[in-house]
Amino acid sequence: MGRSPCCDKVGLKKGPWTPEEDQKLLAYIEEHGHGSWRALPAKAGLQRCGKSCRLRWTNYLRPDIKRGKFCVQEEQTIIQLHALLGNRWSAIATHLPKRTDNEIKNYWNTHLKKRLAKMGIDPVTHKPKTDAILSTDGQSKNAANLSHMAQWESARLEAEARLVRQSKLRSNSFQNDPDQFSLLPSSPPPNKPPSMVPVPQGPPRCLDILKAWNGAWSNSNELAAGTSAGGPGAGAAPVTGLGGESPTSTLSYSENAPQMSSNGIGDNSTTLIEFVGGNSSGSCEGTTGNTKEEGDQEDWKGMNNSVSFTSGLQDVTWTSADPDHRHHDVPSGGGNFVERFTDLLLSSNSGDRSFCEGCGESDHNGDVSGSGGAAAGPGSDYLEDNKNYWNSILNLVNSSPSDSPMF
DNA sequence: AACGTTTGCAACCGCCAAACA
DNA sequence: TTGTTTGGCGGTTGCAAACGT
Repeated sequence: MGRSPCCDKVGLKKGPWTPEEDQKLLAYIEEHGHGSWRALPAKAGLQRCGKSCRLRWTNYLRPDIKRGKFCVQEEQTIIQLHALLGNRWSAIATHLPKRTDNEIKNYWNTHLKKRLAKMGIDPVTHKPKTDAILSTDGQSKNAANLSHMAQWESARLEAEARLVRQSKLRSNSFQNDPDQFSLLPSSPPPNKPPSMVPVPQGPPRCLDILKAWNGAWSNSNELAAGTSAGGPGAGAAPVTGLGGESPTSTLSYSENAPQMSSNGIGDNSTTLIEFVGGNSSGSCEGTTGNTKEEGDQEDWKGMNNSVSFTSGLQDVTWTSADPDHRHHDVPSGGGNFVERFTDLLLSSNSGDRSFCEGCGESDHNGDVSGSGGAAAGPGSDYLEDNKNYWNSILNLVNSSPSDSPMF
């Protein structure tokens, strides 16, 4: 049966909190911890339901909350993480420790989503919405788009693997260091990791992009010898066999590629995602079928990723393999990634930017206004910007340290 | 100045999954 | 094993402030 509403009792107050209520809640939690939220209101003398108290505490009263405008760097992080994780605000919030998921969600909905849309980027998929005007060849367009999706999917899977691993790691560290909870006397027990979407265990997932790829081509082409290519990949859609059928580009995963999200990172191996125009081949092998689990988190530190992208329209290889630049808050990468991304981000927006006291970022607005943004530029600019956009997302993954709260 | 519209944000709602009895 | 409780999450709403006409 379904549960009864938590606020079914009559007489419970709803709506905005008064300063007096805030004071009561704050005083009670500081003294006793929140304990059972359901029981808290009565003990604290509040005519509120426990759920309302919890929300008020976590979203507003908690002492470790940073309020005010988001700085550019925070915006970047949100966008990048959203590209990787979607609307998993709590997971995103773990990467912005002083921001609440609710605040991030609001900021996304009111600011960032619109800004991306302005840039011609679908805020849901983080894919360009204006491909149609850039290519007269629909298949070419699709291939390029799928290439982006492949990068995205790879990065996302990697991030999720890290996410789970880190949550477990944190769980262990919390057990060893319960003082971390001193602010919240009765916070969730140390052995309770942050709530995160679990990454499926067992056979690694096949890249969704490969399924999409299959779907895109299976209508017109008979897939040859593809049914067994997935190996232990749990129903992985085979890609092998597409060879030569794509007019412009292909997915070509080295055997290391699937390991990026599942195995084999630890030996400083280079993970390679390669998109080679002209010939289609690919695999979605699950390799050993082992999802990386706890105990090998150190593996990520030595990860050395190289992403090659080659298509009919683009031919570039970029690498983010500098382990010395894996700072917690500052995504790094080849060249001045932050500036490039920021320029890209801001070029479509003339809105207010804020100085970030926390990270010391000055206003990045510069003189980029009026450029019309990435989507408005000529095709080559558009592609370059789009490439940078995805590059930045990949860099975020690559640059996030293993001790990041996110990864 | 008055009115209508848009924006930003706090709070609520319903669902889900883990914990518990 | 099953049903219930609880906490957490993401989506949505309501309202006040800001803005435009």
